[in-house]
Amino acid sequence: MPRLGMEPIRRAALVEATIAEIGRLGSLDVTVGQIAKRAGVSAALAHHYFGGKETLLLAAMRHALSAYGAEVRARLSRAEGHRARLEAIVGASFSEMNFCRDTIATWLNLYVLAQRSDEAMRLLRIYRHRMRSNLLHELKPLLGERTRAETGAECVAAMIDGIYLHEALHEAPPTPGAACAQVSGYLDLLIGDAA
Amino acid sequence: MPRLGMEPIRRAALVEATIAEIGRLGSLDVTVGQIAKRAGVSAALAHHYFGGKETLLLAAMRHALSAYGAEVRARLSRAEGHRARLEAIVGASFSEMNFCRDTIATWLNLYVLAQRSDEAMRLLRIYRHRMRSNLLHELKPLLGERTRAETGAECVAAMIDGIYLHEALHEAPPTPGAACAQVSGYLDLLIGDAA
DNA sequence: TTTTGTTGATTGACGAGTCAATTAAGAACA
DNA sequence: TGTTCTTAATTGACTCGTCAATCAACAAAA
Repeated sequence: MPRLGMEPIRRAALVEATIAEIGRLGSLDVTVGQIAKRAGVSAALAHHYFGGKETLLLAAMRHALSAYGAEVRARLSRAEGHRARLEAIVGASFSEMNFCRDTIATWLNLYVLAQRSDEAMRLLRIYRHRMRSNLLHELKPLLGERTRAETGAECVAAMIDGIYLHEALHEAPPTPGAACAQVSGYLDLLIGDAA
Repeated sequence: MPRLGMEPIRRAALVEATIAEIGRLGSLDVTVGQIAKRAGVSAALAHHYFGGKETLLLAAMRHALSAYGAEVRARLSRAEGHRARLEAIVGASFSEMNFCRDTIATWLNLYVLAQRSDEAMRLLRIYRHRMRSNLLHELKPLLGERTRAETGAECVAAMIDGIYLHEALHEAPPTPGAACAQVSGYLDLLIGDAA
């Protein structure tokens, strides 16, 4: 039943199926067969479009990263004032979407993959750079001093990652609200201190 | 060449070989064969002593956790004063040992494994509990207020994990000194604020 | 000779990637 | 309108390799 123009549809389906399978197993030990089955196509088709498993995995990670990026942008566009924009970034990082099983698994495995895949490391670097740059942009006016803002951005970014890790790997369900509050408290210290 | 009393020696060798292999590959896709070869025994022996791959992997993680715990205790025993003891905990977390390839890989894969293995999650919980408890013990006298100290411990722990992640997954070699300094800066804010 | 340590050989299962073949959508054309 | 050609879409079957786990057997102490 070859309808034309299926390529983008299949690619998207396969990428989503990949993320779902990573979430189901919690690791990258997913088989192309399982992914393809979930996407409703044959394993051969996955190879046809992506060339190999590695490419497919990376495409899935890129997709997750880009979804997160979109969330950040959406929230930023709705926020007024430096402090509110900082909270927007934090809020996006602890959004419901980010705490769903699939997303958590994707992130954790991106870390693991970054150890051996240059492309995964590149993705991670891009994510971090954007995060740092977003934070810095709002912190600079609030903190005045340049180096202070840079260190601050670095530390806020680290705290976000750390808290995310903590909330994501917990028997109890994650509490995005508490996570935001903790970062907020740190921001208070950071900013209040400069005033 | 069966000498007696080999069991503990073999177990240790296998555990160390497991960590080394995890470090080499960066993931848990290590084969029992590779591990056994590195330990200088047959794959069958690994099964003989550990029963299966999963158990061996978990033993390796437990070993890494316990090495870290020993480092913390060693540094704590040499530190005088609350602040110095806090720095000791931080220093142990960013020790050279913790930034070697093998250790990084073991940690990252513990996170991944914790998603699906109750035992891995248990290990993680133990590590976190000890960290939080250690931090709290020193922060309480410095911060006075109880809830303040608890939140503080939580946040310092998160920042340590976040910075570790950042330093560990970086093209450039890690800079433990900078990592310590960042946490130290946060401690200054936290403590200075209470005075 | 019983226990402890040890292995080679084997098995059974599974998975990535390849390939030749099939289907049908649309284009060109008479 | 019907015919033929081209090409995207798609798959089943196959190859080749790998790996965890098992087992039967052997070596050396005690």
